[in-house]
Formats: sequence, C-alpha cells, structure tokens
Amino acid sequence: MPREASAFRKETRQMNLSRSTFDNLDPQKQRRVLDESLREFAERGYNQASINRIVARLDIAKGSLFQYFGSKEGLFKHLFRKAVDEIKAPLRAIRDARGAESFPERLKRVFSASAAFAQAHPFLWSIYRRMLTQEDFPLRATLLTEVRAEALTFFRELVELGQQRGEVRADLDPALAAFVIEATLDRALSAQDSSVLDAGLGLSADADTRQARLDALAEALCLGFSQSAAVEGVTHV
Amino acid sequence: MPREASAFRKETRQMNLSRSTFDNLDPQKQRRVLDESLREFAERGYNQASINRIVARLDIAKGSLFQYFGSKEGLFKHLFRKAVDEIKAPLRAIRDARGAESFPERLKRVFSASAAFAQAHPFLWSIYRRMLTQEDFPLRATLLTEVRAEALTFFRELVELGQQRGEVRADLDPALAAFVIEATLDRALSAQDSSVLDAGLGLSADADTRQARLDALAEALCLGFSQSAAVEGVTHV
DNA sequence: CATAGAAGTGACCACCTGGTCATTCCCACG
DNA sequence: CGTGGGAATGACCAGGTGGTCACTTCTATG
Repeated sequence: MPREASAFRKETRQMNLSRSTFDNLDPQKQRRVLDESLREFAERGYNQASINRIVARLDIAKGSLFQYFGSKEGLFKHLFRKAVDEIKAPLRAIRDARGAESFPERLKRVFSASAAFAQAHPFLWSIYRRMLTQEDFPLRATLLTEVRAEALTFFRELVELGQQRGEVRADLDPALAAFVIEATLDRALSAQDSSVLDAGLGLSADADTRQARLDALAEALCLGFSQSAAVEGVTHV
Repeated sequence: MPREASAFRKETRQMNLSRSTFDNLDPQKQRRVLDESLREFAERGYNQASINRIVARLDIAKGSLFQYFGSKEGLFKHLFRKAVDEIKAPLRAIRDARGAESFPERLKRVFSASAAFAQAHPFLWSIYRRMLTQEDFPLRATLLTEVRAEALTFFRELVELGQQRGEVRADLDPALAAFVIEATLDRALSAQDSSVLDAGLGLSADADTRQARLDALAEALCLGFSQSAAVEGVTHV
C-alpha cells in the first residue's frame, strides 16, 4: 500500500484541493472501506450493523471511520447514494435496449436481466430488499420513494409500449400491471437466494432451471390464469 | 386485579398442578403481558425489541419476565407459537368456505379476506412479514415451512380446483400460479399500510378504493396482460 | 396464627453500542 | 533539516442490552 498510496497523496497535495478526508484517501483504500461497510450493512441490516466490527475487519482505528463519514448514518448514506447510481445504470440499459421483440419476450428479458443483476451485486440487492421491508433505515422514505418510483415507472412504460403495439390488452391499467410485475419479480429474486422462500418452485436451483422458471413466470403473467374467453364475461365488472 | 386474580390463584392451587409460573398467572395478566410483548416485537422487530421497554410499559419487574419465559428468545417463541395458530385458523376458514363461485370470484374473496385479516391483526401481520424478509428471527425456518407452505398449498389447491372446473388454463403450473398469487397479495397487503410501497396505486387509500384495487389485481392475474389469442403463438415455447 | 412455597422485585453484572478527542504519526514542502 | 497540517490512533465515555439473584411480599393452607 505504501508506493501508490503516497503517490496519490502527492498528487492531491499538488492539486491543493481541500476535499473531505475520505476523498483524499488512496482510491484503493476508499474501495476497501466502502466494500467492507456495504457487506456489513447488507449482512446485518442497518441497526445490527456494527461500526466496531467493520473497523476490526478493516484493521483500522474507529476514529478514522468517524473522521471519514461523521457518523454511522453518514456512512450509510454515502454507501446508499453510490448504490442507487449503480442500480440505475443497468435498469436504463435494459429500457433503452430497443428491439423488435414482442412484449412477452421483453418481459422475460427484463426478468432475467434483473436476476443477473441481483446475483452479480448481492450486497446491493440485499440492502435494497432490507429497506423495502425493514422500516427503520435512515432516509428510508426518501430513498425508497426515489428508487421504487423509478422501477415502477420503468415497468409501466414497458406495459404502455406493449399496448401501443397492440400486444397488451388496451383495457389493462399499466400502473396495476407494473405493480404485479414488480411484486412477482421481487419475490422471484428473493427466492433465488433462499430455498425456503423458493418453496420448491425451482428458482433456487441451477441456472438453467431458474431461467426456465423465470420465463414461465413472465409467461403466466402475460397469458393470465383464466381459460381464455369463457370467464371474461363473469369477471369484468 | 385483586379479587379475580386471587380467586384464580386459589383455583390453580387447589388443582395442585405445578405448571410454569406464567401459566399460573391470572389470565388477564397473561394476556396483558403477551399483548404488550407482541406489540413491541411487531413494532421493532426481534433484535430492536427491548425487554426493558416491555417491562417498563407493563410496570412489572424485569426479573418477572425472565422468570416467566427464561430469555428474550423464550418469550418470542411463546408468542410465536400462539401467533402461528391464530394465523392458520382464518386461512382454513377461507379454504373451507365452499361456494358455487367462479375461480375469479373466489380469488377476489381470498384477497379481501386476507386484507381484512391483516388489518384486524396488525401486530401478527407485521411480525409475519418481518420474519419473511428479515432472516435473523429465531424460528424463522419453522415459520416459513409451517405457515408459508400452508399458504402456498392453499393457493395451489385453489388453482387446481379452478382447473377441474375448466375455469383455469389446464396447462398452467399450479405451483407457479400460487407463487404469483402469493407475491402479489403480499405486496398488496404491505402496500395498504405504507403509501411509499403503494406508490399511487390506491391500496393505501379509503376502504372502497382499496377493495376496488384488490379486485382489479385479482382480475389482472386471471385475464393476463396479453391481448388474447394473438400473442399465444409467440410466447408458448 | 404460623408457615411453606410461589410470585414479585430491582440493584447489579458483563458486554456492546455509537461517538469523542488529545495525541501521535507521516510526509511534502521550504 | 525543521515544520505545518492532514491522517491515523485507541483509550475513554455515556447509555443501552439481555440476564441474574438474593431478597421481600403475598397468600392458601395446616
């Protein structure tokens, strides 16, 4: 750590930017600190996460962490801000991937892309899920509204696009459909890490099975449960 | 509290059953203790729940609680056992409500009955949800296999019954449909207490709107998203 | 009334938490 | 070399936690 770290020090010194202590740190150290903290929050949730534990694992003085972020909450906010940005990017990528695919194909693609993201960034995903369900995070309302609105809007637009193409029932409420999609996807993603949540569906099994089950879920949402024409008269109003 | 309490004491003494201290208590006191503890666990989750706070609210010595239940975990398990029973009962009631209704009607009925239960027993519902998503409860695995398996089985049977009646597509995987139903319902019930989860759908609005939205959700699941026949060729394998 | 045995009590314990700050260390500069 | 100033440190703090236990209080009974 000495060589490059001191080189970086020199550089910052020369630029004489008086940023915060943490910003002046060797980027490698920054990453190490952030990664370990993220892991702790992801594994334990906000309240159970322990600064002492983080510091011990980093082999760093406790005072340092507080010098960097001011407080536990400050550390968490810093982490989360970064996470939100990292989550937004791939979501946008999927949205902007315009293709000639049909609505069901697109939906399947979104499902598997999301699953891949959740698996590639387990800590981010874990923190997001904890915030959704755990109530006592700082800034929960603000952050959640922000992220969730983005996700629901994304799904809504997907549905609306399908309607314009005539692939999705015109009388379907896009917001409602988005709600169902998000609920199903969320549970499916949770199930892939937890066989007890999976309950035998196969989402926590090997990659192929999982993929097949995700596709089947998307398809079930598209086709619906009902035997085509027969029931429509009964159910509609 | 003196009169009836001492009468109860006498009674237990006469039966000379040497049950646990807590069992010998005046039932009213038992209920008070259980209710307040349930509330604490529901509001804070297992780890954040504080024995000190419970005891203070009950105006009881801390030693007493530990005499009753041995430990924090003991108290929780006691609570939990009672809760599981109370959750199972209404589920069975709904299942056994046989009628001539069509599948979509039944599904709507299940949705609104569940919503009613969640509203009538907010503490039970809150603990159930916390355990579903929070990992660090004692007995979590037990709960999930016991209660959730029951719920999923229930939904699966509902779907299978619909298939026998020819109301539900025969090629639909009942377990998969149950998964979607449970995911949607769970999100809907969570949304009714939290406008941030609701995100404008109307589930956290007044009773009428909520009811309408729940019905609409059930209907969307039945009809599916796709424009009837057209898409089927594309999506199915 | 005396008493055994159960119920009730709260000071106390070890441990852990987030947070502080006087001090020391480090190193680029003049 | 000496020095200025940012980075690093860890003993220390007040407060909260689950849990203990020697003690008192109650009361149904002989």
